Amino acid sequence: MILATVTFTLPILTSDGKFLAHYSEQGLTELDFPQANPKAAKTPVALPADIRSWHRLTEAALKSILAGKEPAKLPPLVPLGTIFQKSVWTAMRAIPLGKTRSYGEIAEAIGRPKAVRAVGGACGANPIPVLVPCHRVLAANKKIGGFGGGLAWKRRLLEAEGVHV
DNA sequence: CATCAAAAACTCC
DNA sequence: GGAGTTTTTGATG
Repeated sequence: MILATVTFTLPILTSDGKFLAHYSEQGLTELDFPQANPKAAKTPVALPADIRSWHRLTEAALKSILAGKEPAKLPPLVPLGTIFQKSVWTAMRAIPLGKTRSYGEIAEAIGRPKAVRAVGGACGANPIPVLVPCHRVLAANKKIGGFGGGLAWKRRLLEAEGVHV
C-alpha cells in the first residue's frame, strides 16, 4: 500500500532475515517480511535524523518480539488506511504479548460485533505486521486462520511468545 | 460522480 | 456444509 508520499526504505537485519521498514516524514508506515528478491533498498544520501532514530527503535522492537519479549518502545506508527482499519489495528495493539484474541472479539471491541469478516479483511491489510500484532488474532475455534506474510511466520511469532496452537 | 457486484485472514446454525 | 454480516475495491453507467 504505497500512497503518494515520500518514503524511505531501510533494511533491518535479524536472525530471521532482512525485513524492510518504510518510513514517511511522520513515522513508520509499513514493515515487510524478508523477500526473496533483494530489491536493493537504496539508502538516500541524506537520511533525516528523525528517521534514523525511529529506525533504531523499530529494529529493537522487532528483535524483541522475535525473541518473545515485549518491546520497550515503539517508533511513531503511521497507519495508512481507512477509519475502520485503524480502529482494528488500534484494538489489536491492546493485545498483551503471549495472549490471543479472536476476530469476533476484535469486532466487538470496535463496536461492530457482526463485522468479523470485515475485521479479517482489515487484518490482511495491516501494513505493519509484528509491531501491530495481527498474528495474535486467531479464529473463534483457535484455528490459525491466515497471514499476509505466510502462515509459517504467524506460527513462528506465536511460538516465540509461548502460544501453542 | 453515483451505484453495483464480488471478495475477504469469520462465525453461527 | 450453507447462510449471514460488514467493509473495501474495482467496474459500470
